[in-house]
Amino acid sequence: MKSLKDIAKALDLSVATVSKALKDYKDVSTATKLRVRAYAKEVNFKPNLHAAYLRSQKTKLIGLILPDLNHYFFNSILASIVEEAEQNEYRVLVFCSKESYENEKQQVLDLVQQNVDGIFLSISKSTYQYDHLEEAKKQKIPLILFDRIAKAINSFRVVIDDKKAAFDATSHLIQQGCKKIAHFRGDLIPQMSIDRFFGYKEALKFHGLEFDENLVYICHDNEVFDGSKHAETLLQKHPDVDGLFAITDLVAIGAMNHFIKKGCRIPQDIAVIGFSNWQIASLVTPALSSVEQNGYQIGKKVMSLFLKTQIKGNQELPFTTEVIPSKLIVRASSRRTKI
Amino acid sequence: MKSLKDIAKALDLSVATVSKALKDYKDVSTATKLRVRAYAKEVNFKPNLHAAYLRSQKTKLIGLILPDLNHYFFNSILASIVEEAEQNEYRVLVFCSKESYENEKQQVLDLVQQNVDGIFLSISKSTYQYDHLEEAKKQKIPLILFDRIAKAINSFRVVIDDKKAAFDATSHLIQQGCKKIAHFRGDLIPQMSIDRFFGYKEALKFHGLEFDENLVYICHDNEVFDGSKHAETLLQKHPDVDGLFAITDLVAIGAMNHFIKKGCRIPQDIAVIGFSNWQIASLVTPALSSVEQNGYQIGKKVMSLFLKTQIKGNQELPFTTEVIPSKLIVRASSRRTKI
DNA sequence: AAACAGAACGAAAATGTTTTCGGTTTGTTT
DNA sequence: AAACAAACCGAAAACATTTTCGTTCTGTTT
Repeated sequence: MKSLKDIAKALDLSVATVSKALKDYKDVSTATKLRVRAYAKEVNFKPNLHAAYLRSQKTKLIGLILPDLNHYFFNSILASIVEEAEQNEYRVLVFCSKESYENEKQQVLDLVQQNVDGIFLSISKSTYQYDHLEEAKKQKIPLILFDRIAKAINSFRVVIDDKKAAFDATSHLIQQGCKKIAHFRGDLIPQMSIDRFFGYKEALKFHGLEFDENLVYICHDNEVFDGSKHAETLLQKHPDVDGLFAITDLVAIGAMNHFIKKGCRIPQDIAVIGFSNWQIASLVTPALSSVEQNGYQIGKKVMSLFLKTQIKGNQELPFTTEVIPSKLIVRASSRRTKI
Repeated sequence: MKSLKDIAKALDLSVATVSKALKDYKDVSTATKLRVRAYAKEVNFKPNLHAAYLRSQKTKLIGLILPDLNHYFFNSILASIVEEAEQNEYRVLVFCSKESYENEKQQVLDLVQQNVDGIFLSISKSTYQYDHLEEAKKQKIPLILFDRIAKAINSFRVVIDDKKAAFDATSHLIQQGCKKIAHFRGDLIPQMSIDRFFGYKEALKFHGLEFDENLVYICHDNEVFDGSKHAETLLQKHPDVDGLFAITDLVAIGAMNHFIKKGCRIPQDIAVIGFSNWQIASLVTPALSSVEQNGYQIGKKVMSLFLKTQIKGNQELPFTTEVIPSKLIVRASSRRTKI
């Protein structure tokens, strides 16, 4: 654990000169620069970040807050951010709000207090106010929201176009010949849940099908049992349903399991499509059609946006909203042989 | 971004007194303690970790290095460590070695240089030497290895008993009536791969079945296609195989897919069991039997071990190896009706 | 009244780095 | 030879905190 002082002593130089030699200041002779660098390499010197921060106010730390860490989509975002950060010599502090506003608030305030260079956040389901985000903005810490954004907060945003993706998914079912399409939607609050619902409605309208609110069911956890539970009710009340657009792959799988148990053929009797294209989608039987949400690309975009805020110095960057394209992945659960 | 100085100025006290009031020193009057704490709470003061470290040499940071971030098991460990850390006022720096020794080495050395209070590591598949770990030990940074440990390195360890778990899984197949059980094993290097292989062999021996190395196939990535690829060869060469113990759930699923395609009935013709009990195991058809590896418990144990090293002060704690029990989860892929 | 004890607080050093500013040396120009 | 510029280096302050060691009071004991 060598310090600049140690190097200075060993080479009979001042701490200042050593520091400047390593940072390639021009008021240090080439000779001493070489001498210093050689020695620094020899003892594997790396500057102490904590001390450096104190002086430069740059922590080289990024705070990442995710709502859930047992979640394929968020994990892929995490993976890409960690990877990108490392390549740019940033380090990532990871937090999990566990879908709780209180946790999220504490974590944001904590990160602000720790002077991280940037905060990357996907807001929790239960976040209904944004004072903590205002605080981060007040402290001039770049705030980048992704996927679960807050429309009321002006910040950098990286999202997918949930409405369009839902529109495409529903349209696909219609093109496969579905006439009576149910939707298992998400909870009322999160924006993506609303957007996907609207995309579903618009697709029906666009293709001249009537919207029937009795075909819409609300999932509270977006888990497998939500799907199977609603599938049961749906089949009882509307045995002639022939298509389902579910808010997540897990919900879709839960529903498929119930349909199959009841003897429905997928996709001939009911065509099903999910959302997110988890790894699992390609492994269930029948393979589940889904909308790909590319977490890897989202993470990359978040990071590149952040890096832009860093190089520009004080010159404030205008907020932007980046839309990552999503893609329909058609598999057996919705691919009907020619109608 | 309040500092001690700000509080001191506001309350007309010295920085020293404020610091001591917050840390409950006994040479501060109760009155001022209350005054300071009330104000600190009001402005949401939290000490700057970087500055605090400089003086106390405690960073309150934990470095966590995982081989893979798109992996259900490691993600559950990550989730529990992040959660436990937060409860104990530690923060987690997350790195991903991507199964590369070079990455892992750089990351460990980096963490050492950053003076993290502890390093939690599951070593990469390609790690064949341990000089970086020795370095961490030399710097007296507690090193806790989990799941993928290095037998050559003396350190704290948290593992599951892979050999016993594999023994149990194989025994279960035998009890279900399997006579000719194949094993799709992992790569040659990682310890867990070896341990599971040995568990398989011992179970055969214990139950009086002959070990046949022609029934063992090596997977290099432990992914779905490993399973389907080997399943194809296996069926061609040994059409009378009636059981398979696969090193991971994904490998097992890949194999099942191929078996089903070829018209084999599972579990009647071939009983299959995987390893790790990913979420996916319960959702495929037929549902996959597996060995539960409780990542959540592993993470908790890692953290509690670490906390012990922190409270004891300088008094060196003896290295221990904690074994987390694993559990057999029997599902349709191996549950045969009475033989 | 002198001496002392104890309570409450502050000054200051230390941690490792960055960066400004000033100083010394060397060489170049009038 | 005087003046000046350029090249090179170091002193020191600053960042926020912790902790040791004094200092100043009050009140109590001889």
